[in-house]
Amino acid sequence: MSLTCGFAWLDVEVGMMASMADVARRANVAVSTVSYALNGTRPVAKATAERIHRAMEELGYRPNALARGLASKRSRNIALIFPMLERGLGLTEMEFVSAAAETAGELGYHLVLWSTPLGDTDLLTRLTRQGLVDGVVIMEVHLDDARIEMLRRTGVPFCMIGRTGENREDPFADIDFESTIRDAVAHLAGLGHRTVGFINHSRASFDAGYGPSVRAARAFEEAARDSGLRHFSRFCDDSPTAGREMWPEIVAAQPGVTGVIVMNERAGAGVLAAILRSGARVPEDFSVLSVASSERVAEMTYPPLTTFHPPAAELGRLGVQVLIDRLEGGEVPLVQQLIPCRLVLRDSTGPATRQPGAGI
Amino acid sequence: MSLTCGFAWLDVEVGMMASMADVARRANVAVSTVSYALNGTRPVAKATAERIHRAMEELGYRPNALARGLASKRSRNIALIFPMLERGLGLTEMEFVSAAAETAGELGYHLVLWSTPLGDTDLLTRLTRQGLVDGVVIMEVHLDDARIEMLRRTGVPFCMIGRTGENREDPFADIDFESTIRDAVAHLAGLGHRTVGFINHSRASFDAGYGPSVRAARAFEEAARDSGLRHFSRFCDDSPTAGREMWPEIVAAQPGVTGVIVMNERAGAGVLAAILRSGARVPEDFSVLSVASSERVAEMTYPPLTTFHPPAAELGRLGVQVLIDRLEGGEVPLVQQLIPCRLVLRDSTGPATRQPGAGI
DNA sequence: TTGTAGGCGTTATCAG
DNA sequence: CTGATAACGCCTACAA
Repeated sequence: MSLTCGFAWLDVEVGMMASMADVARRANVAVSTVSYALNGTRPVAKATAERIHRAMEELGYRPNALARGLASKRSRNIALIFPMLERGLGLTEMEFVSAAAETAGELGYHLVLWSTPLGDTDLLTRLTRQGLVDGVVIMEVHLDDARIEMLRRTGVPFCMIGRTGENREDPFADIDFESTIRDAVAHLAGLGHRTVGFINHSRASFDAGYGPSVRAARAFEEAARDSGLRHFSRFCDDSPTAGREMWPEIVAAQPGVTGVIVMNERAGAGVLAAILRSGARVPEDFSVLSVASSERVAEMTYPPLTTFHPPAAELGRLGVQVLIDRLEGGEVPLVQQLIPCRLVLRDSTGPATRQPGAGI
Repeated sequence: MSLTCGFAWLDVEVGMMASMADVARRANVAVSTVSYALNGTRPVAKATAERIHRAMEELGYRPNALARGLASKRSRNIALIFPMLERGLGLTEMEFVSAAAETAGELGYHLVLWSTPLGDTDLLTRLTRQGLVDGVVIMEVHLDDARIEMLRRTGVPFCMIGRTGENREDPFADIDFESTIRDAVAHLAGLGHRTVGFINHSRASFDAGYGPSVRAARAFEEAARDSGLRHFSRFCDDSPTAGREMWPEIVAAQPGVTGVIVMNERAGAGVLAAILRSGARVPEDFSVLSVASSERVAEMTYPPLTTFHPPAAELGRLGVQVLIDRLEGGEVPLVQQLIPCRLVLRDSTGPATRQPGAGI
């Protein structure tokens, strides 16, 4: 008795994993019965179940994930396609990843990170064919994305964060850029701004068909026109320097400007710096409205940025949930969810007071 | 012929995974031979190998990761213990995670993210006992960390990012806070500052034995004393607000202060804001030196922060490499590497010019 | 140089 | 309600 106990204890401490066979032996039942008791796949007598569970306890038993996956053809792993960008990922993405990992855990799944270059379909194919994961959540989707095409063809279950140009039947969760940008324009218009600008990500990202760049650009043109505002748009590299260098050009070309919407966190900081350095004030002379930039960054600038902040955590959670629903439920409704960014008022926007054309 | 070809094509496209048996059949060899050819575990005739590889190509064969792991008892998965903090993770951590994921991929491993609350040893135990991963890289290590204790006991291979209080035999990669802080103090001293302060993370983090908080605090006291500087230290919550609120108290209590070292990204932004709002200038009146805060944030403040920036990517890469070395190499030397933060000069530090005690 | 066969720890299909 | 016993896809002695 005490000997057995000793062994069990040893097993637990040393991590010499106990198998189902061990549990079965100790509970005096067949392995299959242990399996059934574990998964509730088949009714098991109360007394038997009790014995089995006690044996598991005593042995510190945990089912082997690999064996389980091999036998059931369901690994309970999902992958997060984690784009390998030169420019690196931001805080928004970090929030997203955290939420995804947490959600996966809660639902009994493991999240594996596949760091892959954006265009590398081959690598992705090789990875998915290893049978390690049951499906994937894919980030940074482009309007015309070869990776999505490949996932569709090969029948790998997936959920997009973002979306392609034409989405027929594929599940996704994305920011509602249309409504967000409309709200942003309305915010400035409501403050009396008559000439507003839009500072986008780089031209390269737009040309590559990066969803946010393209959708926001279109949405801005439309919303500004509908509001009867004078307006202009600019592409800008994702760096403070680029933003700083662009500002003088903007004021020169658009003398009437009093407000800008910036969907480029890093460039936004540069714009802010350029304005202050020029001797102008924010928001008295110029309003700067940040879109889809992280809380943490927005509150660190001077002045703190009024911002439409992205639902990163919601997207992460949703993406994983939707994917797992598809993996488990046989026929689940198609989820294609758009979530708008939420306005957080800080100190970088205010009534338009600067006289158009007045010197700065 | 064309029929077979057709099937192969179909298999590849539809993802109906081909197994080793399929390859063996097509190449007219035994499964074991395929295995040997694949892993180079045993010499295989050139012609045979060729046939096998061709068959693999044609079938789009990829070895099944689960089966391989089950049979070999090596999953080629490693986990990243990804702390679930209320306050969330920052850009530095994001860089770290990216590098870890990338490195794992390069070395033929998968990185799985285990989002676990800091104290939850039980959860961690359950996870490691599933046999899904061969080892773990563990972040946010505390001086007295129950998780490490548990990993040691259960014999799970691991590598720490950070380190516990007394490290005998455990591999780690960590920031060299001692030398970094010494350099930081020297930087300010060299600029002529005679009274300097240190703004740490929260008292809670210090009391919890969070390595960076504790080591940096000690290092600062020592370095400042050795340099013959007047000095003081403060704990501060990780938020701009906390930093902003703390500043007036500091100036009141330490009238001679001309420079502060801030190891708290978010509080640092608040301090900067408070100084500017008070009408003082940075760096003319006060120098603000940021330690271990991310590039991306430092360049976005106004003025851009001079900073000792953390080797996040190196740590991520190193942590994974060291772990995998241990998993593969039988007897590898113990790696316990400290990497200092690197000084990046920006605009927030300069010569001490303010007259001590002069009004601001 | 190659083939045969047992085993890795589950699940799931048979019977009882 | 429960027990045997094939798979699952691969690795690795042991034989030939």
